[in-house]
Amino acid sequence: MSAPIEKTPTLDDVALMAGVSTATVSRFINNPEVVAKGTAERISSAIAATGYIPNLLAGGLASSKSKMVAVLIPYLTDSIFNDTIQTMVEELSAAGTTVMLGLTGVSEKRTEDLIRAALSRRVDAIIFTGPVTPQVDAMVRRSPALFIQVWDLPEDPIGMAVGFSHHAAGRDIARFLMSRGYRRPHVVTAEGARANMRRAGFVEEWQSTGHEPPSESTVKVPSSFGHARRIFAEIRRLPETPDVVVCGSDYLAQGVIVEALAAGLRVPEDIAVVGFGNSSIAGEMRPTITSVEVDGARIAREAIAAIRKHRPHQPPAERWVDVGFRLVARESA
Amino acid sequence: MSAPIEKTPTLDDVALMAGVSTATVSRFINNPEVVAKGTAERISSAIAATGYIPNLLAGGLASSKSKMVAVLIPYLTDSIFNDTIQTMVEELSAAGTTVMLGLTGVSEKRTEDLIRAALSRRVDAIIFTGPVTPQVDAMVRRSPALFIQVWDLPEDPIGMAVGFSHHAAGRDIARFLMSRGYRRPHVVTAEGARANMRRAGFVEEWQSTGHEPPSESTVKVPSSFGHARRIFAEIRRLPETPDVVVCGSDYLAQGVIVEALAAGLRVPEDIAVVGFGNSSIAGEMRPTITSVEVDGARIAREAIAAIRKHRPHQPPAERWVDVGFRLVARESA
DNA sequence: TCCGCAAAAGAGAGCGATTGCATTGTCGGC
DNA sequence: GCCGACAATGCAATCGCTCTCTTTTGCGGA
Repeated sequence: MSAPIEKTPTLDDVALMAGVSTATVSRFINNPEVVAKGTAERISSAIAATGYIPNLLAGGLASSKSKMVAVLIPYLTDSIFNDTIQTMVEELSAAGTTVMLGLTGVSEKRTEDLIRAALSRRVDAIIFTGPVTPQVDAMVRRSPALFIQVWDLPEDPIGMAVGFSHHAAGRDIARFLMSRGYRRPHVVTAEGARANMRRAGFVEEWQSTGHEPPSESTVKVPSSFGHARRIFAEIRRLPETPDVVVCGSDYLAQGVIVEALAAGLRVPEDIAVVGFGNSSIAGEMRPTITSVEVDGARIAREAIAAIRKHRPHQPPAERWVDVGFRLVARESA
Repeated sequence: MSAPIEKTPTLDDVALMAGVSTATVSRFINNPEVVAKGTAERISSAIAATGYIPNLLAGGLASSKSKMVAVLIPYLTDSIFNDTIQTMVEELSAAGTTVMLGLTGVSEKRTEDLIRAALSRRVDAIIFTGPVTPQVDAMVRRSPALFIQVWDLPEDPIGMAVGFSHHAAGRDIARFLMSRGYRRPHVVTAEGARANMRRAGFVEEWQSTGHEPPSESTVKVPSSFGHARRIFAEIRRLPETPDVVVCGSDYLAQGVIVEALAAGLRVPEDIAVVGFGNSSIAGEMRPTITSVEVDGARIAREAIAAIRKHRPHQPPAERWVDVGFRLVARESA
């Protein structure tokens, strides 16, 4: 004699027990103030008694809003998007919106599959970081969901963009290093459009002032701690040792510092290091890491605000939100 | 004259265009081999022509399986669960299952809200790390979803557990340090049940062999790099400086090493350090970090395998999967 | 030529909510 | 005492699919 499988209670069960119609229960759940006080209490105790949990699949189908947003990033570990994701998930969950997480890696196929999956779930918005393929473009344009590209400001965003100019960031790093008198930078660039824009900004500015072009290395994304050994080895093999290393993330910068110190060099005296992202470690490392602060949490909040305002199939109120960036000079450069 | 809002195509549209019934299209999508070759082709081009994207809200409602699993962890940054999440998201997405991410922090309320949200979406499974409150217990038991507690092996899991014995891990660390001749360990413990079990395992073993109890510090979760300064300062203030610091994560261990080196100490000669989790940085730090390897990816895969086998409302085939752990001796201790 | 069977396709009843519209109840003003 | 206004609630169609049960089709064997 096994216990009978008790089916999960539905709106009907609650309505029956409270002696009202399902419509009223539905109203109570979505808009409590429109039902009379006494009714509200009966419903609310019926919900407690039955242990009712609304079925958002059904609700979403009927109302054609899913209260769900997709967040698509390349990686989770050593990712400069971490603050953005953390804030995003926290604030959305608090507001009753579910976050669907997708990791695109660097694969276009995976990206497309994830977008399709998101659209299948009829998400209210898609937060995206990465290159937009024509297929993605096509799928996204016909959907009512708001498409938000973050951490970048493309010229012609599909929906809206919340980010900053990577080109300008690269340029400002170059200016900063010049102002500090550095002469031979080494630039480490990860694959990917954003990293390349920073690189371009840096190199253009650097050369425009008559300097020799910097030496360069590349790494696979993400720019993580683990790449530091190889990068540092490459640097040491250079005919002329650079006096500053420009990294694509604070994690990589941290790694380079560790390697330099282990090799007996002083940072920044013998070799300086610049990071990117102003991750929590930047201010805690010894030496503390000079970095470019990007307000990842604000990116998240701006995106969320836009989602709140958004009406299906409508273009967003503003197409670009520039959150800027700020160079934080610390000990490492 | 604004363009008319084209409503997104439905199964009916596809069926009409392909000249078949919606049932057949549905079959084609979920089980392509049961429809005749020619029909399949007509349907498939109708799908392409209309740009049809299935509505999983409707599908899930009808079939009462959502193809969605919830993953609930405390934090994203410096988290020892990162490998588990990464693997989980990658493999599930590849199999067409969506991952809903929730960050519980250390708040019971948030945890409960997230569980409720997950159940609202009728997820097929919930991957959970953290303490189970009575409320959570009650909600989860009545639901058809599989509840999987990971990174731990509770005595009486609600659904199933995939993890290892933290008590044994603490014990083994103690044995290892004794075998290496260390005499005065300092233990840094984070809040939380798992960290405390490791601590207990360590302290019991340590004292059972006649040693003095170790000195201790505590940190807020997560055990991150940023806590290192304070911890190291505390250590230096101790009447007797410890000869080894036992940390709750590799990130914290890394931080302690950085602090020690900055203070002019040698690691491990003057002070040794042990981490936990064998994160990617452990093998890359200078010195490399002695740590406890836990196969986070395997935890993910075991959990996924269980989800595949699971039938709603049925108890899981096995209640515990012990993935074990392995102490990896490196340079730092 | 006809029958039996398996394979393929269709019909239609749900799944559990939301929501526009209709109905009922209450109350104040005249 | 009646009417209009408004608040509270109910009715029932609808959302887009799945899936069981039937019906149709195609084909080989007698």
